[in-house]
Amino acid sequence: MNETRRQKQRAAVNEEIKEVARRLMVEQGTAGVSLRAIARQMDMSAPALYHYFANREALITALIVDAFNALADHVEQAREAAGSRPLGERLMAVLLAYRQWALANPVDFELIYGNPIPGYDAPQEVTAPAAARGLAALAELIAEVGQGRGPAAEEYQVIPPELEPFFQALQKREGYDAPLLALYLAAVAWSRVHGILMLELVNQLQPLVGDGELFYRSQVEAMLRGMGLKG
Amino acid sequence: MNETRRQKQRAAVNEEIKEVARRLMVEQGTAGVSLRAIARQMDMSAPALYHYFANREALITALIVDAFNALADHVEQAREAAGSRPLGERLMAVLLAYRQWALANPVDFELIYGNPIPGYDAPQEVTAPAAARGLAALAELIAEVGQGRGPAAEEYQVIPPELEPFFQALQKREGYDAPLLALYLAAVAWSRVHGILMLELVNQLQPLVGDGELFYRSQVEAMLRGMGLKG
DNA sequence: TGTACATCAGTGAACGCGCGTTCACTGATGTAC
DNA sequence: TGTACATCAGTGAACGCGCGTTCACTGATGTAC
Repeated sequence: MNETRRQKQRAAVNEEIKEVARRLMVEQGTAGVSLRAIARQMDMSAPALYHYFANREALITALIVDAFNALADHVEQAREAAGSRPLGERLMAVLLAYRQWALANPVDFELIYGNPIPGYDAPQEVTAPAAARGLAALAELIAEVGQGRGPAAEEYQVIPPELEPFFQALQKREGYDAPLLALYLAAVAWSRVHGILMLELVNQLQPLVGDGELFYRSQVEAMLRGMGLKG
Repeated sequence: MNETRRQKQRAAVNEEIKEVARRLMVEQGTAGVSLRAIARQMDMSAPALYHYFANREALITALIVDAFNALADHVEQAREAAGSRPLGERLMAVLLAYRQWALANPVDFELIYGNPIPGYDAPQEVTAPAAARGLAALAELIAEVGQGRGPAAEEYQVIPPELEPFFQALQKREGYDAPLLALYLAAVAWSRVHGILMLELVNQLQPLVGDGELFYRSQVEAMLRGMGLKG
């Protein structure tokens, strides 16, 4: 009983540290994660943090894993909320959710998809599984793509032959049961929305196309229509 | 005469400072630009740097402007080297040059298109013109797109109506004489290659598609074919 | 239920470090007559 | 051509700051009998 109370307290403080770190990252940038600054914000001494994280690296790793998971959660939730609507709509919902999360949490997005933090090396064993989850919702949706597609533009009808071996390897490695073409289209879709998003996040897109959301939406729609998934 | 010697010396040191800064960024990340570290590398005292740059901000701004210009130079050079080959090939050359420069200079690329540096605010008046140059080569090529296109996929035949006002504004503001559709296609192409590139640079693409270059190439080819520019 | 003991969150002082920037200065380079 | 003067690149000392991490410690919380 009492033990539980201490554990709860511990978990709460652990969470608070990460929250404060995220808040500070918004102001200082991802490279600015500082144990002393966090402690100051929390009215604690800096050494106390070492009871929660082995060192600064460990904290950053935790933040990265959290970010990957939060993004994946958000995307999966959007997919579930789209329920049994037509595939095209569900894909749309998922891709919009990706953007929405990125804009709502730009610093976490930077943390996982932006510049590496100087002096920090992400331990792949810890990070990679969480990163893979980010693709899960998309990949699973895409498993349905094989069935019931409308007419697709030539660009999306076949996987480029030179890429086939890689997607075959991916399929085998991850145990996906989606058809190869579906995996390929997922990768294409992801890289495209990501490009728009990154440019928007660093304010390089707006001078060009004015409204980031409108451009994003129109690109996704055009792409899904091209892929024969929009009916 | 002698005056020239001093000026030359000055310009050389100025250049060296930036070179050392770039070299250090490779090791420390873009956020790690440090005047003291640069001075140390150069066997100078740190205060001496203040004869060349007003402060750290000014140095970073110079690095950013240089990076934009170097990228633009590289892309323009590729375009000129492609001479009078068919439009599709010239576009291919330009888009490949974009990737090539980014991979050869990942830190400079991060500097202009990655996370903002904490505590640094880019002065848009200085930065924007250089940034715009980056698009120049593409935009100019695209001015030719109107003529002699092959059959294009539906996705690329018209500019989405909701985006038209923005591209009209862009056309007017920048004084481009390319047709609206061409400007739109340029923006589309840019955002797409940028997405692939960013994922590749943070090593998130490779686990998915194995070979970044192959994927990039195949995507650009498919896109140009779709746009009816590949003949 | 009370008591002795173990656990462990949190503390303040200290270590050695790096940072941007200022200041008053020296001494070489360049200019004007 | 030589001399007096102005310019200005570069110096070392110092300012006040923040950082991650260690250490020996205190005192509250939880455990075992």
